[in-house]
Amino acid sequence: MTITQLQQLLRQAVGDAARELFNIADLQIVSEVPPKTELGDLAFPAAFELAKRIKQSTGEKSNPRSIAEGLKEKLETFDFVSKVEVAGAGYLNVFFNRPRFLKENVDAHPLPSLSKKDGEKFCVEHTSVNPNKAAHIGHVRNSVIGDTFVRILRATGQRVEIQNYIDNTGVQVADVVVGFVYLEKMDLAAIRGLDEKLKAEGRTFDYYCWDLYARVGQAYQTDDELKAKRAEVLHLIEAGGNETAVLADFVATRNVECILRTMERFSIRYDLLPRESEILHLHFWAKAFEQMKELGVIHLESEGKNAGCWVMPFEEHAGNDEHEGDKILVRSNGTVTYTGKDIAYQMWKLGILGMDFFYKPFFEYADGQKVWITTADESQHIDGAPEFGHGKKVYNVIDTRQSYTQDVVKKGVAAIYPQEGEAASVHLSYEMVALSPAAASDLGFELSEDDRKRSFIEMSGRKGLGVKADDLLDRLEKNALAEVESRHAELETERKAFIAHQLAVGALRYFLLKFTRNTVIVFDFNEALSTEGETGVFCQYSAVRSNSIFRKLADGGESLNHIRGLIRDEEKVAEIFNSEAGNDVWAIFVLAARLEETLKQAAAANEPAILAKYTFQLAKAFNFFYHNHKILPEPDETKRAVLIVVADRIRQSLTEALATMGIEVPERM
RNA sequence: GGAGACGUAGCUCAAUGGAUCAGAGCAUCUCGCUACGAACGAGAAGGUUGAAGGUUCGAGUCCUUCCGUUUCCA
Repeated sequence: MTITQLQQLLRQAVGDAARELFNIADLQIVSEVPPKTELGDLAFPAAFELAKRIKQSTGEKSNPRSIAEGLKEKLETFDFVSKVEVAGAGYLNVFFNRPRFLKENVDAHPLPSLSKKDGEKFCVEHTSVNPNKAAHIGHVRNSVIGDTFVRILRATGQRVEIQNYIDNTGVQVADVVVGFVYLEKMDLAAIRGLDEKLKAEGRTFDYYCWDLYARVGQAYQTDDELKAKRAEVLHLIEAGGNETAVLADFVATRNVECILRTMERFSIRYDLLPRESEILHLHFWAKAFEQMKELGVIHLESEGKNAGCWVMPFEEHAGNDEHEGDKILVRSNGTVTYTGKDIAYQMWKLGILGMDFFYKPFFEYADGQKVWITTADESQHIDGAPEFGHGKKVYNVIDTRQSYTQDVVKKGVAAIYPQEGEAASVHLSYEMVALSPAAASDLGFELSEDDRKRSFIEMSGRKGLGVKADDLLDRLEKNALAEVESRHAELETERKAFIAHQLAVGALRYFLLKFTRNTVIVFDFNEALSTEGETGVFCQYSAVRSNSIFRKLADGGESLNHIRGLIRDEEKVAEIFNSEAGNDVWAIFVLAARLEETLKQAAAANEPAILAKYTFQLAKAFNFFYHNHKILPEPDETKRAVLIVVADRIRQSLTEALATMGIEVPERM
């Protein structure tokens, strides 16, 4: 009986009791964690809600406390419940039977659903960096949120496909191509040569493009002729089948490879790279257009300023002329808008478009895992390719500035697909990572008068303003290595470097996850580089120390299984838990047992920060426990066994919680 | 001009409408390593949750109006 199962049982029981005693059937029963262990292990505020409902239906005021008293009796009969109390204004507080609960959970896996593969299939799209430059820290926020969310879904038993959308035919790629062709006067052969040269010098193609992109942006401001080239190049790239398009494809592909390598450093991987070029060349839009016309969710405007346009009516957005532009899917000149294309693509993700890409392998990770990429060429298609798309639900990790567009896409798709409706498309939005004016000038950027007064400055690829992901990770690894060096000089060089890498990833991933999604992160070097306080390194440190207890135990020839057998005496264990110090031990054990529940909460709220906060809380709780109890030297055999079993449970939950955030526990640190 | 987000300790952030004191981290000031690891812990100090109304058993959280910051659309 895990805490989640027990919770479900009790919730059911409260619901049954409400129906039986008050004839209220559709009550949503919620449970809470009481603020202190002294107030119990699980709380139900159901009596408040019942009082409200009784007042609504009968007009009579009733006392939540007396309602709670009625419910209380129904819960006391449960096996794992030692007592139930009515507290405060009408809370129903449940206390678990501590020895029984400990005994039952002593060797339970903290995430029982992790190995299940029978859940619904979801698609998560994240990263989606324009393939014209290196990734900066803002892109990493996207990827880390997305990757962590994938891990959370998987930990709760779902099947997840990870997509990284590649906009290889957009203006951003066109800009870099303009730079190569018109500023650098390079053709494809010359760019290939440059790529080889960079490799030989230990430099990377995406960094080169980063600088070139910024130069193009600057040149546009004074050179109108160059700016005119942009539209021309963009048109050629979109059309395909010409020299410029081939050159652009090389540039985009090299950048994608670089970005994949960068993300792999953060333990972030993908299943599929769907490309914009195939959405265009396979005419996804035409297929969607056909369906929409048939279903009548779109119509040809015959009069007004949108005459000749195909538009989709949105009730929620009606009544404001300025916003009508977003409802236009096909302009009067016959070209399709971005919204139109996005709707077609979203339909593919949900498996309702009625057509598919062709697929070929693109990249292979060191362990053999493959990343697939889309192709428009049927002859390149590999027959054994997995089935992509067909998500029951689709999560798009895209920053909050795209909220309006995402909303239009969601509503558009829902009109075509009323069976699942708006719930099938989730915009996992997050705020940007910005720079403080101080951080921007630290990076060597000249700031305007106005910029200096701002509370933060947006990173901009176009301006070359940003903290590059690899640079920051390099810096974190270097700092961590110095620390490892000073603490464990005896280790081999490679092992030290590996530990430093694990710590650097832990620091950065945690840093990006501890903020809730709609908080703007104003990037601060000191904060991001810190390894003290609320950091990933802090959590890793707790896990490493907990592991060292068990290393000592094994060195002494003791088996954990034998120790687990020493807690069978329920009376003795109850006595230990009921002492003042034992109460704290119990509180920590329960906290560790709440990992699964926390993940469900994080998944339901689409909020990975909930997991980060929990992990930190657990690490802190372990430190408290560790400082207050001498575990291995404890003379009383039963108490020692209880302490060891609790420590084991904490380290397992802590390790799994960190793993779900993509953070590893080093062997030493 | 229209739509959204945000405003909580000196700073950076938490807090499914719930409990007695609105919690963490950083910074500041004390204190603790011959211990299962101090990248740690204990303690002190720090708040009219931007303002004013409203809803109810109960509001940092919901509603209205202001003020401020910010993003998107035009």
